[in-house]
Amino acid sequence: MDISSTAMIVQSLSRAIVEHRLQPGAKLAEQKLADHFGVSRTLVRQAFFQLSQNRLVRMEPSRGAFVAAPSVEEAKQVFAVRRMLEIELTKQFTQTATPAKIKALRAHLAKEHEALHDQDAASRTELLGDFHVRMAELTGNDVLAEILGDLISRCSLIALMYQTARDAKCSSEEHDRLVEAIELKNETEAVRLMTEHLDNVEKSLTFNKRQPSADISEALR
Amino acid sequence: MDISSTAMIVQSLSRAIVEHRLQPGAKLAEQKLADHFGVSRTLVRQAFFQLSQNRLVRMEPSRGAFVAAPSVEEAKQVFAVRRMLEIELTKQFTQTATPAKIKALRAHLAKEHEALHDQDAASRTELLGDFHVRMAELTGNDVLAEILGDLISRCSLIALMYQTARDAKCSSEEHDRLVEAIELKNETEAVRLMTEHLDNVEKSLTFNKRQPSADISEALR
DNA sequence: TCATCAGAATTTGTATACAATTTTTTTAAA
DNA sequence: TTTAAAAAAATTGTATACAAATTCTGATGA
Repeated sequence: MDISSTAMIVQSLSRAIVEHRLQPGAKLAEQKLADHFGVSRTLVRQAFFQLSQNRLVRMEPSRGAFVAAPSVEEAKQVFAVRRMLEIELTKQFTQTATPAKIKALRAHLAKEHEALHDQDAASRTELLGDFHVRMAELTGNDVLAEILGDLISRCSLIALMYQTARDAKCSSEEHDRLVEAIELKNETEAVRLMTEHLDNVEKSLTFNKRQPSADISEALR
Repeated sequence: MDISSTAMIVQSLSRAIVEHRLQPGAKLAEQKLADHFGVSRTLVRQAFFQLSQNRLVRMEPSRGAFVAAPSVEEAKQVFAVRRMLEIELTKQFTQTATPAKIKALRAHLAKEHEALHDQDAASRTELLGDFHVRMAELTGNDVLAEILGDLISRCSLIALMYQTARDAKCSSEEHDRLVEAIELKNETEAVRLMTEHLDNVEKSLTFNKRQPSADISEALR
């Protein structure tokens, strides 16, 4: 996999932002990041322009780039869009689910269960989000999967801190129940579960902040 | 409105692509564009990175940037996502429509009708897309409006040529009928009309290609 | 103590320089 | 003529240079 320098920086910053190693609102100084990645500011800047399009980074003219700090209002809107997409996605997935697709989803669930044991909160959060993207991919709509992935990143940014281990356990169990309903082709129940799940995810956000690292280099590892 | 150089280039290229003055798949040479805009390649490059995130431009390593050329499959997926969002949008708009909001939509329709008379195909197409974005804005969900705007741009790129004047007339009339159903709070009918409208828009694409200008400077005016 | 301003230091925005890669042209052979 | 290889030209990817703007610092005066 030949990944360009800029793409590598985009990915690294995305993860750091989504995993809250970089605080919402934090200044992203070009030279510091360039030094950290061992490249020139040119590439860091290009990454900023890409990330600003995802709304993970906000650029202020002459003042530089900052980790986005979405308002509560924006968060609600992001969730409203997720609901529109995912309720319909749940319906379609339930209607078109084959044993192979369900098996693929279950394989994902197994990974989730495993991640609940280790204490790596970052990979936990990532897997929980990936479940939703995976569903979209399995319906065969990559455009939907991509848009959903962006929205989920924004949701993670919105959460002020990693989900707690307990939240993660709940989320994962909700995924389990959803897949069961899908397997039984119970569309009504599947939609109900997905709606409830999104409600719970939304509720679990906006709470419990912890102090992220102030030092950028440390945050990026 | 203080718009940065890069943002200006992004906007200019977006319009040229969406309005088909630049052919899908066309090479976007950095120096040529830099000369055209009277800036250095640096800014053009930054614009490319932003546009590649919108899927309006595709970048190939070491080979440069090209106007995106979405496959039929991708086109279908974009429309599938639009349906998911817009059917729900129609429901919500119908339920929450106030006289003021309906008036705002009607004001937009008036602009559409006017544009049908002049022969400026570009502004016609733009207005027809804006109707959908306007609906989203009026429900108060800017995130939705923004995502929908991107999807509609991609749809326009997908169309091989401007809509014909007749297609535009049909679209506009469909908008008219939709607003009438909304005004009567007839949600079922509104959803039916929106679904049908999107079907028609999708069908009207992929037809009648005409030859866009080969010269980039001319295409950008 | 606090506010304000001038100057220094830092940081951003843009252009330019240069190496690496790709594309085109030329040349040579079958 | 067509194909292949080599050389030349053009283009991309990255770093650096420099002007313009912002932020920081410390002195001055209320």
